[in-house]
Amino acid sequence: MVTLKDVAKKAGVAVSTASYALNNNPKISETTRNMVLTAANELDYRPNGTARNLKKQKTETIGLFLNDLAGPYYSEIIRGVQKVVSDNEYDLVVCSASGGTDSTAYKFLQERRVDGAVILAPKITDKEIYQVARTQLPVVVLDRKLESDYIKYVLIDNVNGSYQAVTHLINRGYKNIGFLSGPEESYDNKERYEGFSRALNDNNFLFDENLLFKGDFTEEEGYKVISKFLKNDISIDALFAANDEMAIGAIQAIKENNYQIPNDIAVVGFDDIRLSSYINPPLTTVRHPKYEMGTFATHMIFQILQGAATESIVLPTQLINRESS
Amino acid sequence: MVTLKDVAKKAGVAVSTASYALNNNPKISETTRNMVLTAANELDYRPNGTARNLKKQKTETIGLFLNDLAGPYYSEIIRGVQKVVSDNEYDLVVCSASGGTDSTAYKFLQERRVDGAVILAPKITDKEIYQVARTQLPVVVLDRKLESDYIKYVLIDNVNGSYQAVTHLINRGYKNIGFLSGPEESYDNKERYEGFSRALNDNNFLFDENLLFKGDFTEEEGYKVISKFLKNDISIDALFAANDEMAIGAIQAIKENNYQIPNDIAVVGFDDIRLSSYINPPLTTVRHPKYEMGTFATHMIFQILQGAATESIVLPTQLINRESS
DNA sequence: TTGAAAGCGCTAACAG
DNA sequence: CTGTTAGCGCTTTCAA
Repeated sequence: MVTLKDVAKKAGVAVSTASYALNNNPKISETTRNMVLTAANELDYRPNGTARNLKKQKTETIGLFLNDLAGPYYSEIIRGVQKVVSDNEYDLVVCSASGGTDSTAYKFLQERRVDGAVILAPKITDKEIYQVARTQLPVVVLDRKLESDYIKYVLIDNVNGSYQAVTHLINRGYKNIGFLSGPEESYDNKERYEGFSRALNDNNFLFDENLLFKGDFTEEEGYKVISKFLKNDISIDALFAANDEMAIGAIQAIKENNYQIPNDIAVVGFDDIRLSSYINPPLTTVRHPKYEMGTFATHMIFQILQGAATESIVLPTQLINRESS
Repeated sequence: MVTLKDVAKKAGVAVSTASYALNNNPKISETTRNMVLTAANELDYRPNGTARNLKKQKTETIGLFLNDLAGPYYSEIIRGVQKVVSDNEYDLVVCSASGGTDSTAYKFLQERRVDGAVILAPKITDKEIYQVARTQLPVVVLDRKLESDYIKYVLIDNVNGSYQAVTHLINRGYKNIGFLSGPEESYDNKERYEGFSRALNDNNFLFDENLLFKGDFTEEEGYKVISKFLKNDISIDALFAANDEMAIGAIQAIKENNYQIPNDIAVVGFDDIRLSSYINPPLTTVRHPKYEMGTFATHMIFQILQGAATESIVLPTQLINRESS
């Protein structure tokens, strides 16, 4: 491995001079700089990032931590984060939090391999986040309501979003509205259920516990749960799913049982993922500003990094009316 | 920041002892180890990954470099890479290559912030890859045919895949088959065009240059190009798109012009992305083993890392018959 | 079984 | 403008 020392030797200067020259420090003369540059070129010198990071005590990279790297849901958020990170001339690495305590996410957070973290990974515990933040690492969470000096959140108005969705169903005359739930621990799921309940309450509907379907945010589970239900029973005329993936699974199940959407059963989802507008029938759903979640969150990281004040925020949602309801 | 030195001082031992203790080195006595562990706990000590990496001259992380982090196309590949990386108890970071020479990708590669690289990012030049490989960093490319001691490739049989797709169209009686092309520089696109041409040739069709439509692998462009074409002309009865995204855009355009798919115009794509089976009509396309691309590529990285022999490979494709043809 | 010390590759005072 | 040098936090050889 060719190091700065080698370059310096070849150029006949001190390492410090070589370092300055390569970093375009103005105190190095044009001639010296050229000598160094030439030497570096000839040796095909590559600075060692690890060494630089250690010395400078920063990495100039922001980490984005996701439960599952492959989730299509994240696309827009990633795009938003990416944008702001590059605007600040930092680097972005995306890491997975799958694998629990010895996941890449934990390592990168604990070992300070990033200067800031955007977290959308329920697998990372609140405790861990608090601990990391105590080492003065700026963190913005997108999947829970957590706050401290170094922790801010960017959330969407889940409650209001589902409140609107359910109110919409009620206004259209649907009477027996089921709730297709995500994992019970999920913050988003809880909030969406909350909005659902409130809408029912405010309209003097009472909720039949039998119409609470337990899913896990996946299409498969949505399909399975609703298929099973429709085998015996068809006491619902509408279904509100806590996310689009499950809604899509449910639609599949409903169609296979030869019910019409939305005539027999209406379906509304949450998230407005790309697929939702392509399926048949196109899915009514609650849209939220994913890209902006990414940009806001990352902005906040840099604010904290610069010691400026920042406020956590909750972003609005919007009901997108399509043909499934 | 609390360092190993602090822990050692608190525990009343030397740094080396503290280091051994924390790394479970058996030559440290139970009692000493406990003292160190307690001290570390009380101080909430976090080892510094950067320092360790520098010392050990390795990072135990593999980098996956993509043109665009947000592309839904990559999901399965990422999953495959992830799997093998964790099986080897390494970490995975995904980086973007957008932004050219000063992208995160370039930095991470050049500065050895990863121990190996899986590349699916046409924006990274061949030259760069060769240079990086000369520093003995194992690289596996998924988007071009490059090879050397430290470079291997995992590709799919693009030529054969599109040959089959086009032959299928011909067998079904379609006569005027258009080609909706991706960017001309794209390796995949070139190969897919090659397969297209061969299939025409082998069936004694001659290709009308007017039926070559230039897209860029995006849905929007596929939509635009085909919309424009259909305004004046309808001299095609089938369209082979170099990827599914463009095929989906084309389908949109065809439907908007009130042509029937596949009766008036058949459409075949390439990739078998998730959306393809959901759209209307479901898209006939060429499937390739994305997950396996990821696992094979990553396996190869570890092979090289261990000094074992590896061979580049080309994976087979499969025609998926749906209702668009 | 433990400790002292060298050094990974780099940056940045400081001195000249 | 350039060189000397300390040291970032850690691992590991060598000596005790």
